[in-house]
Amino acid sequence: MPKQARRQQLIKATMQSIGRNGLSATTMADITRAAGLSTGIVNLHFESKEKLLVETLRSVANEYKDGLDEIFNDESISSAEKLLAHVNYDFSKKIVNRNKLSVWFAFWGEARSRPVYSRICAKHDKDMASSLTRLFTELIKEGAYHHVSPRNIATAYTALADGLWLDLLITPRETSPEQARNIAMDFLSALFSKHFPGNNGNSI
Amino acid sequence: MPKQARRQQLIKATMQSIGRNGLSATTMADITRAAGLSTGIVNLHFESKEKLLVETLRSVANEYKDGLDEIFNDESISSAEKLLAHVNYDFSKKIVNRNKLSVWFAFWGEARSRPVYSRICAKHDKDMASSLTRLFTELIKEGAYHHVSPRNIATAYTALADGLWLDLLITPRETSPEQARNIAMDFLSALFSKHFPGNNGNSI
Amino acid sequence: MPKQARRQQLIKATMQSIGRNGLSATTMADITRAAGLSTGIVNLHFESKEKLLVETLRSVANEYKDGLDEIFNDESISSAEKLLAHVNYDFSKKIVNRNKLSVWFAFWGEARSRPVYSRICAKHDKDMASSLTRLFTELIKEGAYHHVSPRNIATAYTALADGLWLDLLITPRETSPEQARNIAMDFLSALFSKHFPGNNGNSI
Amino acid sequence: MPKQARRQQLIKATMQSIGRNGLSATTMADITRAAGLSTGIVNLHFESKEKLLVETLRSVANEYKDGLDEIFNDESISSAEKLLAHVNYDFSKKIVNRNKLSVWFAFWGEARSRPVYSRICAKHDKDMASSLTRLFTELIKEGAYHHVSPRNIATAYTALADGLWLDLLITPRETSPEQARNIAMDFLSALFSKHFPGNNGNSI
DNA sequence: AATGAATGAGGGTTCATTCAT
DNA sequence: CATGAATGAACCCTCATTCAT
Repeated sequence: MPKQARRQQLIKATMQSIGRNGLSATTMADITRAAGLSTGIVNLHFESKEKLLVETLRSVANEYKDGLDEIFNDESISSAEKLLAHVNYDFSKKIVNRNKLSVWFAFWGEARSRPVYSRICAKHDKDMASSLTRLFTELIKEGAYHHVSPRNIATAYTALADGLWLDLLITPRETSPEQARNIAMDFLSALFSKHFPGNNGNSI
Repeated sequence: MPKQARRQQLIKATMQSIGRNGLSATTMADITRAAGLSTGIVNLHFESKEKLLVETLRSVANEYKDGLDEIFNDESISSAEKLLAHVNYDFSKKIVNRNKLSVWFAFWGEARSRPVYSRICAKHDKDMASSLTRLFTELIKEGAYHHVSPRNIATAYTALADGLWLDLLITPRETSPEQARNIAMDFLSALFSKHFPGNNGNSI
Repeated sequence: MPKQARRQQLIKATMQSIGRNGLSATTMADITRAAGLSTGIVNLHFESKEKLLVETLRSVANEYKDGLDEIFNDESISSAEKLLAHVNYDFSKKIVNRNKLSVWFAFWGEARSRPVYSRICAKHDKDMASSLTRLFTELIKEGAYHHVSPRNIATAYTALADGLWLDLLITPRETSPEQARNIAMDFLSALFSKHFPGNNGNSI
Repeated sequence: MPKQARRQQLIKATMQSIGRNGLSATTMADITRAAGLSTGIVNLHFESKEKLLVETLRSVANEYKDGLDEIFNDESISSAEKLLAHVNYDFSKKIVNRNKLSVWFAFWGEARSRPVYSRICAKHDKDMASSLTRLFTELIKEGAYHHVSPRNIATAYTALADGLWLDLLITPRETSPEQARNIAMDFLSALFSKHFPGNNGNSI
C-alpha cells in the first residue's frame, strides 16, 4: 500500500475516533483498531501520536480550504453566486458531519495551550478571512452600499458559521444543517438584500 | 474551611489549569498544586476528577447565566437596553478571559462524546435561547418589523457571539473584545436599525 | 517508611536484579517485584529508571569508598598494615559478591557511551588512585626503594584487582576470593618484599 | 556477495555500534544502518540478534587469540621475546581501540547472567592462561627462580592487562596505551628482572 | 539474496485513586 | 478534615522479527 494512502487511512481512523470518543479519550489503540492495523503502525508512519493529531487537524483544514478554493476560483460565476455557494458548502454533508466538526472543536479546545494547533487554526482563519473579505468587497463595489467594513463582515460571517456548527455538533436533534444554512443566508440577506432577496423567511 | 469554599477553591484552580494547560493536559496534581492543597483533596470533596470537571463546567455556565439573569430581570430598562447590556456583558472582562473561554471550548470539544457535558451545554443553550427569543419578540412587537423569526435571530446572535469568542480565544492579538463587541452590535444594527442606529461603522 | 530507606530498598533490589539478570535484561517490573512493591514506585522516588541506575552505581561506588576510607583514616595502623587491610578488603565477602561485581562490570560495559556512568567511574578511580598513591609513597619513604613511580604502582594494583574481580565474576568455580587475594599479595610482595615477606607461595 | 563476507560485514557493524552506543543501546536498526543494508538482513544471515551478538563476541575473541597464536608459534624467538611481543600486542592499536574494548566489557558485564557469553569468555581465558603459563614456566626453567607459581603469574598478568584495558576504555584521556604497556612491563620486570631489566622507570 | 512495510509483545512512564496517618 | 506515599491499570512507544515482494 502506498505510503500516502496509509497515512490517509490513519488520519481517517483518527477522525473517526475523535468523533466517537472525543480527543481526550482517543488512544493509539483506538486509532489503529479503527484502521484495522497493528499497534506500531502510527509510529512507523507519523513518528508519534502528537504528529498524527497535527496531521489530522491539517487534513481537515486543508480539505475545507480546497473545497472553498474551487468555489473562489470558479470564474464562471459572480461574487454573489460564490457567496451563495460558500454558504451551501459550509452546511453541506461534506463539511457538517460528526467526525469533522468534532475535530474542529476538539482542537479549538486545546489550541490556546498548544502553539502548534494554534498556529494551524490561526493561519486557516486568516486565509478564510482574506478570501471572504475580497468577496464582500466586490459585493459592495457592485452597489451594495454598507457602512460595515468588508473585513468585519467576513469576521462576522465566519463567527456565525462557526457558532452554527457548534449548534449542529451539540444539539443535532434541534438544529438541522438546512436550518443552519438558512440562518446564515438570512444574515447575508439582512446585509445584502439586493443580492440575496429570496431567502427571507426560509429560516423560520 | 467551609465545605463550599473549598469546593469553589478547587473549581477555580481547575479553571486556571484548563486555561494554562488545556483540558487534556490538566492533571489532578496540576489542580491541587494550583490550589495549594494536597493530592487527595479532590477525591475528598468531589469523589472523582470527572465530577470536579462537570462541576467546573456547571460553575462557568451558571456564573454566565446569573449575570444575564440580572440583566433580564432588571425591570427598570427597556428590551433594547437589555439587549445592549447583553452584548456588553458578552464581551466584558468578566466573561472574556482566557480561563473561562478555555473552559467553554474545552467542554464543547468533548461534548459530543460525553453525554454529561452535552446535557449541560444543551440546557444552557436552551435557556439562553428562550430568554433572547423573548427579547427579540418584544423588539419586533415594538415595531421593528422583521421577516426572520425571533427564535432564529436568537440562534444567530448566540452563534455569532460563540464564534467571536473563538476568535478572542485563538487569535487574541488580532481581535480585541472591543472589536468583537462592535461586530456583534453591527449585526443587531443591521436587523434592528431603529433600536440600534448608533453603532454603524464603529466596528471598523 | 522513611524516604531514604525506600530509596535504599529500591537500590538493593536493582543490584539484585542486575546480579541475577544482567543490566540489559533488568526491567522496572523485575526491580519492583524484587522489592515487593508496586509498578509506579520507582518513578515516585527516582523519577526514571535511568536515575535509579545511576544512583545504584553511585551507591556501590560510595559503599566501596566508605569502607576504604575507614582503613585510610585509621591512625593506629602503619601504611603497610593499611595496604594489607586494603587487599583483604578488596577480596572480602562485603565486596566480592555476585551482585556488586555485576554492577561494576555492567556499568563499566556501558560507561564509554554514557557520560554519566563514565564520570562517576572516572571520579571514583581518581579518588582511589590518589589514596593508594599516598600509601605507596609512604612505603617507599620507609625505605622500600623502587624505580616505579608510586602513581604507576597504584594504577597497577587497581588494574590487577579489577582484573581479578573479572575472574571472580566470570569463573567463580575456578577462582576463589582467597586465591585472588593471595595473587594480589604476591604482587605487593614482589614490589615491597621488606614490608610483605610472608605471603610468598601462598597463592599457589 | 559471498555469505561469509556479509556475515563479517554485519559483525563489524555490530562492533561499531557497540563502540558508539553501548551494547544495551544497540538495536538491529543501528547495526543494519551502520552496514548500509536493509532491516531484515541480520535475521537472514544470523537468524536472530542474539546469535549475531554471540558471533561478534566470538569474532573479537578469535581475532585476539589468532594474533597471540602467531607469537606463541613463532619458533625463531625466545620465551622472553614472546612475552615481550605479547605485552606489545596487548597494548597495540590492533587490540586497544574503542570498539573492541567496548565489546569485551559489554559482554563481561552480561556474562554472569548469560551462560553463552560466560562459556565463550571462560574458554578464552582458559586458553590464554595455559599459553601464558607455559611461557612463564619456561622463563622460570631458564633460571628465573620464583616462588610464585607460573599459573598464578599468568592469572596476575591477565588480570593486570584486563584492568589496564579498563583504564584505557574509561579514562582514555588520562591513560595512553604506551603508559599501560609500560606499567605491564614494569610488572614483568619486577618478577623477571633478569629477562626484562630495561624497562625500569619507563612507565613513570 | 535482499528489501522494508508491517506486526505485536513488552518496555518505561503517567496519573487517578486509595488509605494509613 | 487533610495529607501524601503507595498503588496499578492504561497509556505511548520501541524494536526484534516476519514475509510478501
